[in-house]
Amino acid sequence: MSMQDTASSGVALWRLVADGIERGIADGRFAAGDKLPGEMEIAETYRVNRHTVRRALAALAERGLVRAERGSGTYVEAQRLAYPLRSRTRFSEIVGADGREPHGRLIEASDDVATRELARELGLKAGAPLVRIETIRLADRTPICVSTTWLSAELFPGAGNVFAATRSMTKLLEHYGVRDYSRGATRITAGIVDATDAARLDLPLGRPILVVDATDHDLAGKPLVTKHSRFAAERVEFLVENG
Amino acid sequence: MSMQDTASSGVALWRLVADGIERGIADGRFAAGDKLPGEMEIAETYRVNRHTVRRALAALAERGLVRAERGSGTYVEAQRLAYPLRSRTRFSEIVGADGREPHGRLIEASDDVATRELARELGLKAGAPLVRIETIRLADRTPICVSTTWLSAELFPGAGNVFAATRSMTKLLEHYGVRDYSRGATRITAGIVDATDAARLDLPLGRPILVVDATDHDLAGKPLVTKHSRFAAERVEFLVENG
DNA sequence: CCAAGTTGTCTATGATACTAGACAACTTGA
DNA sequence: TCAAGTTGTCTAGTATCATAGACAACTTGG
Repeated sequence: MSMQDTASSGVALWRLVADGIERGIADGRFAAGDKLPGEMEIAETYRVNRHTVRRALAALAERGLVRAERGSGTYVEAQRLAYPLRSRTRFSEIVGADGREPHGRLIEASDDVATRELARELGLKAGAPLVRIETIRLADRTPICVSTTWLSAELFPGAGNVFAATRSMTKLLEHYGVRDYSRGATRITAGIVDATDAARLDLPLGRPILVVDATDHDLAGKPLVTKHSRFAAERVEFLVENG
Repeated sequence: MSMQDTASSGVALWRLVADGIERGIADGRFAAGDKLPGEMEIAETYRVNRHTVRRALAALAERGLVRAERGSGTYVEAQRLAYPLRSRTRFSEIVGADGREPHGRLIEASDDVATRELARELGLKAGAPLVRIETIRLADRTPICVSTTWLSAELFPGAGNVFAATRSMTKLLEHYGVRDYSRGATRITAGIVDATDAARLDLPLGRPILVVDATDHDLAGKPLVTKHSRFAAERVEFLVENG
């Protein structure tokens, strides 16, 4: 045995232990401020060497989820942002409601051409010129999500510059005469963060992300913009209210 | 360097490559039936040894996502189950609409007591007696999700046995005189599968899961049952339609 | 048939993960 | 003060990960 879990999943043992503890923090088994079990006890419950536990705790400590106190124990400090999935809720409102300060930043804006997928979402032809806008959103100083937004370059000429100036998708659309719009079907799935997003989200490689795809339409149902967002799963919790 | 990514995330290199390719399959860069780039080419794009790529492909092949053909290439075969998040859609309908055959199984039913969290969800007092029902759902023979369901043992005496007999939560509630009910707010987040769920979902350790928490209420708004479900992220895609 | 390109299999080597044991440094409570 | 329990830091040894190179087996297109 020694290294790796029995199935050899490609995930280091210490990582599994770290994930297990993090899960415990996320679902409330260990509340903020709580003292974790001793390293020896954790080692026994996971059937693992104490050094492996220490490595797991070190990883969690580096991310600020726990804090070790010599001679005393290891303590929890963490919590997730509640993120309602509604048609007209703004990121800034959600973060503000959590008592934290929202920030947004433009990473990059560039020209692009529509793939078959994008063309279908936006009601265009494959190969149609698009503007691609890459943004990141933060709560206090913690990155929450990165988004890639596509718009038709013909319907919204110079959209990249307008967004850079206004820093708001709503204002950008207003600039082109779109008064009101609503969100269509939203698709949610999960995956593992890639290297680029990991760097932007300040997330270690291999962490889970929530992937959200959505297209906004005007009141006549015509597609305006389509978005592909990646959320740091450990920092948010989506709330869906359906009726 | 040699092993591990620069940040040493606890995830093996071959696993990162495998995830990268899987991501490509999931988001449509590689469609079902497509031929993947050659092992050498993949090795170059990921800056990795060909043997590492081979290991990644072997892992994907074992999960049935790709199929290698000697002398020719490696080909894709995969797709996700589209899973609408609505108030009254049954799992069996969703799976049936996908042209696959739904199955459900009772893993375990046992007595439990309410934690503070569960009590709050169900409108009970902490320590109140509960029935805990553990179930698994499959499409064809592929496990899609495992769910833990809690009900008040006082409001629904013998619920475990009733469920074992009916195999349906709707029928169980009918048995106790509940004619209609609706789903309240649904909370979605993501995480990494633990050992127990991994075995049940036939999923390698370290894979991402979608975690869904929801409470069903009767028409008067009184909480009936609360559920904690874990979906194999690579096998589903949630669809949220909000308006 | 042949050449180019593909996957399959072997050997070998260095770096890293995990285990194991021992002891130091520190905190807490009796 | 002292004992028990905690985290911090060493030393090793074994298994696995990752790289490197070479060649076999097979498919495809000219």
